[in-house]
Amino acid sequence: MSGSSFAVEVYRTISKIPSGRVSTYGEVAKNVGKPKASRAVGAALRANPHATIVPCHRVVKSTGELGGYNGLKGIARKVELLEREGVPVRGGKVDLAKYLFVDF
DNA sequence: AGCGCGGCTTTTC
DNA sequence: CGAAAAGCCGCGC
Repeated sequence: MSGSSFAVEVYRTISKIPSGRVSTYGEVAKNVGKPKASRAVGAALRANPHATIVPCHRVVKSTGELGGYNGLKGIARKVELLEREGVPVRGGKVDLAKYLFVDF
């Protein structure tokens, strides 16, 4: 199912996240109209049919942790991408207080 | 402050 | 079509 309006909106929302900034699954879920679908967001990203056009690595958990990303193995890649765009990641977490983007 | 449990939605086999 | 897993979140102890 790579055509659900939900997934599409999720990808679109994430694509709006500017470089050097991050967002949370919960925030993205809210923006698509399902504030409790934070988990579904992860599931949709996991399928990620637009891995190249959707910066899914800019999406982290509400606690600031990166979450899973490719089963806890691609996290290292995710961290590098984030730091590379200007988002310092230490201990596998980011400073949501300064880099959290919710102003879609 | 750190750990544990249930709940909500979507995707996949 | 039915059931299980998933890149989670919030509240309670």
